[in-house]
Amino acid sequence: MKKIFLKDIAEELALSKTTVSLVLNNRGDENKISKETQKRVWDFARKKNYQPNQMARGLSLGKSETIGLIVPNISDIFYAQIAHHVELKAKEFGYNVVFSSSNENAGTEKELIYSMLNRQIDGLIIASTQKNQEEILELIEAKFPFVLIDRHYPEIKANYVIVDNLEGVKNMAFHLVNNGRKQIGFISIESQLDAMLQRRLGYEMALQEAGFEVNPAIVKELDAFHYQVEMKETIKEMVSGSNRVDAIVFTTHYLTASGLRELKSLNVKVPDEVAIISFDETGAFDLADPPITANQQPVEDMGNLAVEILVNEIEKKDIKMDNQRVLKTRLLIRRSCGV
Amino acid sequence: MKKIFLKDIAEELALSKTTVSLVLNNRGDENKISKETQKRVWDFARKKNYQPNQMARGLSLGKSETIGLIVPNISDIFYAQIAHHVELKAKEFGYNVVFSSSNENAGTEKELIYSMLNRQIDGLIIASTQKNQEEILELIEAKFPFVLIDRHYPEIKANYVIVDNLEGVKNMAFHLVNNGRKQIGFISIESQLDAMLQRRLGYEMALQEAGFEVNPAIVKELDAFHYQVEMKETIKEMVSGSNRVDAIVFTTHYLTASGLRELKSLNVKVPDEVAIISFDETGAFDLADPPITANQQPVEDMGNLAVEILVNEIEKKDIKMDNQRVLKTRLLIRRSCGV
DNA sequence: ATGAAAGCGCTAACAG
DNA sequence: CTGTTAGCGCTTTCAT
Repeated sequence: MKKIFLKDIAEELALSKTTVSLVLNNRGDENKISKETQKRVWDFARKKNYQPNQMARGLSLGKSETIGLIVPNISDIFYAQIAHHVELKAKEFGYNVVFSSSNENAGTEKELIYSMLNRQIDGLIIASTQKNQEEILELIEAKFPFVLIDRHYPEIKANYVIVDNLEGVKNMAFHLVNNGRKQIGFISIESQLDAMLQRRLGYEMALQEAGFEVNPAIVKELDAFHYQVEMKETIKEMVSGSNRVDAIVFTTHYLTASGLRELKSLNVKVPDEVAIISFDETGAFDLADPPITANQQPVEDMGNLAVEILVNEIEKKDIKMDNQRVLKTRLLIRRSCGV
Repeated sequence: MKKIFLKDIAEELALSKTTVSLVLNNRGDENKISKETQKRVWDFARKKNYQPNQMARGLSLGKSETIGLIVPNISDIFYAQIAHHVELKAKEFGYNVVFSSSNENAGTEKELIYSMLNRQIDGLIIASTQKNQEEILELIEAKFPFVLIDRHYPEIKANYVIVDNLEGVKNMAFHLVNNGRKQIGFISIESQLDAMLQRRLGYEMALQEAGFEVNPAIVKELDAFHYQVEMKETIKEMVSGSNRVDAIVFTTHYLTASGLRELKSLNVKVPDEVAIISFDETGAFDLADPPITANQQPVEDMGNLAVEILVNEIEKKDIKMDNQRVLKTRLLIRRSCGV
């Protein structure tokens, strides 16, 4: 692994760096460099296992063939899958990907955006905290290619790939209604994310369309960091007293898991006493007791689409920010809402 | 987001690039640059939101304050968690992380290693396919800082952070024995990974120590890509016929999930008829029916330690490849092995 | 206390 | 067909 440079191979072959560079970038023919020379260059480069220094290359070219991915938390299986598919698709197009987690922190996300730009990435995919309007607007103004994924800024006209949260939750709620549930609770996370607003809206619309009233006493939004403790109380309230519930809509997989844990610890029978339904799922929801009916997000499509849109934006330089895709979710009916 | 460069700020302030550079790298005092000048530089830089071009910086410095992480598959919750903790710890030390998935493919991994080196990363953390001996040896020879995680090369003296697979599986098997199981099956993945060899060894040793014979008919290693179909047959065999089993050790979380699915579809009672136990776990194993007893890996410690070792190696340049840590796993006893 | 100039490794006009 | 030369933006040695 003796490091070898362009210069070395030029000297060794008694050629100029230009010639070598041209050949190695597959511009030999177009620059009429003799087949002979090309072959010598390639052979030598391969023999010595020449690897161009990407920083030098990037600096010179002003680009890096790399796209950046910013997610709230890579250890959340949802984002991990997004990352996986983004990576695979990006590789198809010849791009590397650099990822980072914002940990749902706006400041971190902002830093990350800048830090990625300074690394000369060619484009950005962001599952945003939705609290960096200003930076997003700057990206647009600078005509920097990016696409929002999973979360978008409703007020901003930008590329995005999201999911139909409203319809998704409506379907979930209807499913409960159709199974004869009357007192449908709602447990979400306290958040200004549009996705979460939509989910709540979907719940409310579905109830109204079904002719039910929305009872604020059984609509809860838990603190993102203390949801586990709050869940304990919330579930306790919901399964006893005057506002007793016969079904609960959970808006994230971890809320569902946490909620089910509490229900079990209170010995509440699911689905007999309380049906539960989850937006999004995690690994073993089909093995849970009972198997959990969940609204599945099309992670693979989301990742693929985001990359396609981004690469398109990067490569044909006329950037028009209007590739806005809203994908459908899919209800996986298992047994947690009754049979 | 008007891009601003070092030169710009030097010109604007009527200083040289040197001075500005020095100040911005906190070397002002040491180079006796007047407080006054330092303040002007900082103020201006901040006002204009100056961000150094990391490629230029990296090229010049020969390093990038970035560490690379190569995992088999980022969408596996285990590696996603490792990535998460690596990222957090790296940030503490002021390093960024660039990750990529090898998809368990040796060729891809090899490319990734080179590609990362060309990006001037300062160090590498690898959960290796364990099929790139040569490259690993090259890294050592080149004195390039790296640490293996989760999987190591037993023949190579290098830094690593792994888990005591042998003891882990022994404990699992003993747990089964202690619960009165007599016919303990073993389902693993066909693999040359030392981790997998150790897990098998642990199983065999435990049985022997417990005075049982190892019955090859109930020791199965499934193909990594077709394990789901093979699982179907395997489980069917194991719960019927003359080699009927009363317990199964699974060596990965996805095997456990898959196995449990099959057991359920055959209406086998777990744990009454067959106990199951899992090496490693995934999200909702505690919610499964029955809750699955699993041997948990210390992902957080693994990630943290790997970064600590790596950064230490990077920063004090005398590289000695012998930071070898073997962490203990922890058995989470739930109900899939009986009460 | 500050500046000039060279150099990191690569690409790309422009010349021949 | 190939070479010369001038950058890309930053760091750093050596002067002053």
